[in-house]
Amino acid sequence: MASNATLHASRSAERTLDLLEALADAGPAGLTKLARATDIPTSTTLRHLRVLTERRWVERREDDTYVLGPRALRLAIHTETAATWSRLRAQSQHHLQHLAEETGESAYLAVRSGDEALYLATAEGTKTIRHVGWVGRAVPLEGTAVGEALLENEPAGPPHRNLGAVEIDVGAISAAIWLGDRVVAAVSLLGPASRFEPADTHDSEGAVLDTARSIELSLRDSS
Amino acid sequence: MASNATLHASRSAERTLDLLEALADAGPAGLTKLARATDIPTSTTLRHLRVLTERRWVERREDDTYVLGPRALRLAIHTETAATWSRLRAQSQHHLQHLAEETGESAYLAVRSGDEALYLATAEGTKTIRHVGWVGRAVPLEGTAVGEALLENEPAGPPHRNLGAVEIDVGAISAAIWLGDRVVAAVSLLGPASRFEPADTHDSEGAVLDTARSIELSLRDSS
DNA sequence: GCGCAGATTTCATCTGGTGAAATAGCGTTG
DNA sequence: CAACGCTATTTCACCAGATGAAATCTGCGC
Repeated sequence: MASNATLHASRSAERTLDLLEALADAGPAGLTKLARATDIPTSTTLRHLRVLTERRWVERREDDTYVLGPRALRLAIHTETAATWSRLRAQSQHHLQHLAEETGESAYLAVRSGDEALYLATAEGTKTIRHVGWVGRAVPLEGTAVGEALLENEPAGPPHRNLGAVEIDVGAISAAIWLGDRVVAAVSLLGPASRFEPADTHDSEGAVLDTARSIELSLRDSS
Repeated sequence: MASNATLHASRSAERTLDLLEALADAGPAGLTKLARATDIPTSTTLRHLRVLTERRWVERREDDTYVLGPRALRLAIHTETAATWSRLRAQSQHHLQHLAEETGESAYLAVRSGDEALYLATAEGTKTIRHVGWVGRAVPLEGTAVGEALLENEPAGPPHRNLGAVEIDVGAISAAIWLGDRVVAAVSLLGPASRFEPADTHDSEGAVLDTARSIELSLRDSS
């Protein structure tokens, strides 16, 4: 965003997209925060947010923060991947729920999208300090636990672990979901790094693997 | 879209949104078709689509048609889980699933948003001819089955029905979900009008009511 | 009261979006 | 194979419309 060599094809349009992306990646935020995040003057930011609000792409809450609105929901149709993804999400939801309840940490489902891992669904953990809000967010494949899981080329390996790869203080345990001879998705357990020290996570690792196996079975049955 | 008296706050930005909306509502399309649909000159349309493509909000296929791309889906997915309604959605999802399986028709959850009813979540029916794609869509409260359900002021009434109110050929059965003394949402069963004649839908009406009751219980327990 | 941190309005400036027209490519028809 | 129709693409002179610095307003804490 900062310095772009690419010639501007359409400034206001790009900035509008910047704002939507900022909201999707960083969650709800107020005017100035958004302005800073996107590097757009506040007055201009306000004008754009007004348009987005009017069209219901974002909503303005009581406390003057902006959230993505109903119109953004409609983007989830008319794509081949959309259908596949929603099937995946539906099938895995309650396995994630189970994993979250068992471990207390937030459980995610991720798929590969280009050269990134994209978090598709979640069941939030039960502890008061827990991981939230990464659904719809993409992280690199290299150097992350999810990434390693998605890039696996042998089934039945151990789970993948990582501490502080994407964001300092975030720990992860991840396992691949195989269907036929390909990895179709990955389960990922996320929480504060302090609770993900190797010594403490033996049970969780088993639970993550079990969840991956269960989802594999669900998928196999339904296709 | 055609003639709008509302003062333009940002032409190119709005047109970019127009294009995304057109793609979301009408599915993949080529340059000229999109240009016509949005009432934008083709050269301008092309320029905008280039920006969107570069940013992976849309993708250009082999045959020169454009589809919504991964970035757009990410936004939708994020919105689905992060929005204000996430608890409601999570709680109702599997009741909707059940209703869809029992009746074969698509089951929706809707909430009131201003003076409209907004479809939030769905479980698709099992028949080949079924209702799809209304998640994120808003319909008027007046004269629709969902609308009547959301405007109810006495619990425990019969379900609401309608044929062809929003779109010709779409039939609906809808029941309110009460929490405390307020209607918080509504279940809506949608399908082809031909399958929604009063004579044939006795069972479905019961199923819709039951689903509404079940969701009420889930919500009550978890709050 | 004062100061601070946001949100909002204003408006002179000029950039960056606009779109008609011309060009190129492609399949089809006589 | 020339002529036609349809779609994608490029160009460029023009000026509507976006821009953002500065001023103002609003609410909150002290």
